[in-house]
Amino acid sequence: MNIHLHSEMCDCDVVHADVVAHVKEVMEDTEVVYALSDFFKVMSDSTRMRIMAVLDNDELCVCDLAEVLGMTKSAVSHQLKVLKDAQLVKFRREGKNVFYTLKDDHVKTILETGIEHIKERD
Amino acid sequence: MNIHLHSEMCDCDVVHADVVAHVKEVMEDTEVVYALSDFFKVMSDSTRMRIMAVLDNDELCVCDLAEVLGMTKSAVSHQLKVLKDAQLVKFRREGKNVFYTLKDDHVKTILETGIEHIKERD
DNA sequence: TTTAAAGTTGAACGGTTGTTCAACTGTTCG
DNA sequence: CGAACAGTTGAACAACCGTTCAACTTTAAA
Repeated sequence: MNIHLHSEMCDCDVVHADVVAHVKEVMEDTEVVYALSDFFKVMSDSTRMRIMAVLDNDELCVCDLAEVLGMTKSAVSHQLKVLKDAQLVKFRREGKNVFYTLKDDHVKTILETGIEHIKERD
Repeated sequence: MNIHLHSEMCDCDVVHADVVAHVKEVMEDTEVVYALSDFFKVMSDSTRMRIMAVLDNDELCVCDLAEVLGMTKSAVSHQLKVLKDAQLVKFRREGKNVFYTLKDDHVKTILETGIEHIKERD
């Protein structure tokens, strides 16, 4: 995740003090902004995004995911853990298999809205 | 950006051939999924997200952005270029200053929807 | 034209991160 | 039990990427 530290250093004079003051007043809470970039970071990897795209339609076990994505089970499992920790997927064990799906409709909506956005832009 | 290549290697038998076949049929076009992860990648950095959060309310020059974020102009300028290339911000020159704003209402909506999502989850 | 400030850019350093590999756990079946 | 398969995990390597630094361009004012 992002390292949420930054120095106070700045190499310029304040050109528009009034605007700066206004921004500091009305700007979104810093913690929310950091949480948002962390949230996007989880979906910024193509492997994780492909996993989510697959799970948007079906419930799959790790082995099937590895087959569909052309990757090793290990690589897929590592990324499933990241998605799990971010609460983007859930799973259930059935015998030797562990089946994964998207966490809920909210996640489904975010994914599908993103897909729509990409398709609509030039 | 993501390297959109992957080997066809897979270290498992196909456990559920019917599911795998169905996924390959109905799954979102691969290029769209890759474009989506690239899109999220731009917003996955906390500095770029903070810049966007600032520009959500006001129009700022690079110098003011550096002041608000506590960073050097150089660092801010580098990230503004990434945002510009991704068509998330636009700019206008006025004398010695270059003022930046969010590109359009679509970008504004995506940002604000994300903020809403973060605030609503536990 | 010279000076100063705003902004951009390229190279390089250092931290981050995804994949690989090997070892491990857990479950089923003989 | 023990073999086989599904899945997880930690370490390590390599690639990626954000910041720094220095040099540069551009614009305005003297």
